[in-house]
This record gives sequence, structure tokens and C-alpha cells, in this order.
Amino acid sequence: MDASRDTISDLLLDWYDRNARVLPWRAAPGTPAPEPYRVWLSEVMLQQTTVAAVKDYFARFTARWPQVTDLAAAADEEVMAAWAGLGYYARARNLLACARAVAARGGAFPDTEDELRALPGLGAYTAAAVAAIAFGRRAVVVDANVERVVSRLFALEEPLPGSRPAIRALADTITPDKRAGDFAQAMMDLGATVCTARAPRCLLCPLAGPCKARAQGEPERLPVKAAKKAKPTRQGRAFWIERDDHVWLVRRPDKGMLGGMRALPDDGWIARSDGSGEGPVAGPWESAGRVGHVFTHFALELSLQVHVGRLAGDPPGEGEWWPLDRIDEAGLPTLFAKAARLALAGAGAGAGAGAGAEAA
DNA sequence: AAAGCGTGGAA
DNA sequence: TTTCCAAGCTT
Repeated sequence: MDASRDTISDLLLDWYDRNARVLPWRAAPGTPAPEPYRVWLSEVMLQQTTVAAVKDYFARFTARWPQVTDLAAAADEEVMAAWAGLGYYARARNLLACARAVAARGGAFPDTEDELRALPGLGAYTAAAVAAIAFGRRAVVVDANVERVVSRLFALEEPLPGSRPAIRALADTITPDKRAGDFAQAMMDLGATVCTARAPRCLLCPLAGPCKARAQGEPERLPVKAAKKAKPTRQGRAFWIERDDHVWLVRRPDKGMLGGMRALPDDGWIARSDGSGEGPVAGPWESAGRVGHVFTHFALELSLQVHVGRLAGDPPGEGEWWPLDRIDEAGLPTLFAKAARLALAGAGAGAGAGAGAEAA
């Protein structure tokens, strides 16, 4: 083959045929596509989330709910608990809504980008990715990897996110009519393993020839990104109410932080910053220590207040007594899983209740 | 359309 | 330790 005639997609697809990562939700290059359900599920899990973090969740979901209709029939609480720890919990609510929408139309995903885009939780990226990977449609798939690769390939100096329209237009020009799914995955593999954010491995790159950033000598400088805001720290309190080897858990509202997830009662650290709120039942409360946790937009220092064995009835409001020996199955998001660990460690530590301890 | 929304791994 | 950041979506 005359190398001078190789297009960027040819170079990349040849590289992909030899270097594709082996992933549980992926078919080997050139083999039939996986079921749309598996492609969609993996794409949603992978939104802003690393491959390493997704693998176990993908295995558990597909073992427990082998078809989209199985997932559609599951109870909300079961799915939310299964998602616990993966983050961005709106994805889990949208996942269920999408599964039920697909089940309602007979259990088959639509096979066009526009129809996919209309489903809950599928934005421009995911709709294009599913259309290309599951259905072989030509679609322009742009995620953070593609943004980085294209920014370097064409040496775009305009900072993100302003450069997105230009990136999309350029990605369109290099997307092939055939093997669009492989092309999309090849771009993402390249971004994940070669054209990395820091210290790109240009010596291994199949696109080093045409890459303008490479020619200019500082590929790691691109893409330029807008400066990030400083992250404030908030204070808050969470309340561990224990009685007869059970702890009182609540369900958080669907909207907002950790929406729809089981949780410990707290003082509303989302809205307020003084962390001095009252507990849901009358005192006395004892301190079990502090839990530090970093969210996307702020860091939280949570003081854990405990109230053990002195309560006659139920605390006010909705909630449930959850058995301590099954606390791992409650599906607590990481912040509250840390708090539970602290409370249980404090109980086992005897006098002092672990006051002042810091959970990792 | 800018901001809100999790988590854990790497450097 | 701190910073960055990963297959984005919604409002």
C-alpha cells in the first residue's frame, strides 16, 4: 500500500487492529458488535469514569440483569444500591428511565443517533457512540479523548470548551463511512494509552506523521483548558442513630447531591455551611470523629454524631432501620460508607468512641 | 449556558 | 500533599 495515500482513519484503524484493548463490553476488531444493551450500559457507566472503576460494576449489572427488560423490571432501590460507589447518581436514575423506555417499545433500542439522543441519559456523545459501536452507523463520536487527540492533531490553540465546535467539525472530517464504531473506539484507545493528557507516547503513535502538535514539539501543551475554580470546604454533621443492632437510614431526594441514594440523616450540609445543625432526635449526641470527602465542586468535612440505644420509637420522617451486619448491602454512597465505617470502628474500639479519628 | 453533579487513580 | 482528570448529561 502506498503510505502517502493512507488517510488518518486508515492509519488509526490499522493500529487498532493490532492494539485494541480487550474490554468486557467490546467485540474484537472486525467481529460482530455486542448487544446494544451492553454497549449502552458500558457507555453510561463510562461517562466521566475510568475503565478500571467500571469493570466490576459492568460485570455485576450484566450478571444480575442480563437483558434490558430485566433491568427495566428491577426495583429502583435495587438499581441505586447496585450503582452505589460509582458516582454521578443521576446516571443510575436515567439508566432505569431509559431501560423502561426501551422495554416499553418492545425491548429493542432504536438504531439511529437521533432516536438514541432522545432517551434519558444519552447526550451527544453517548448517542453517537451507541449508534456507531452497536449499530455500525457513521456518527461523529467526541469525548475527552477525541478532544485531546484532535486538538493535538490539528494544533488547536483555542482553549476548551470554546474549541468544541471546531473539534467536532474536524472530527467529522476524519471519521470514515465504514467501521465508524471501530474508529471511535480506536480514537478513545489512542487517547487513553498513547495520546495521554500527560507525557504522550508519540514514538508509539500511528498519527505521529500527520500530527501538527508533534511537529511543533510540545504536544503535551494541548489542548489548552480554561482555569478551574478553587474548591471551597464545607462543614456538616451526619447522625448515626443505632438501636438493637440496626441503624436509621433515610433516602435522599431525587434531585441534588447523591440524589435517590440511601444515606445517614444529616444537617443539610448541601445548603448551609456552618455545620451546626440539630440532629433529628433529641440529644445527647456523642462525637464519633470526622470524615473528609471531596466532591466535584467542594470538599466536605463531616462530623459524625452518634446516638446509641436510647431511642424508644422511630425518628421523625421517612426512614428504615437497617441491620448493622448487612450495612455493606445498603448501597451507601462513599461519603456515608466512610461514616458508617467510622461509627462501627468506634463502637468496636470501646471507650472514647474514636473521638477525633479521621476516616481515610 | 454556566453550574451542578462522585469517585478513585496517577503523577 | 495536591492537582489533575476519566467513554458527559441535565437544567
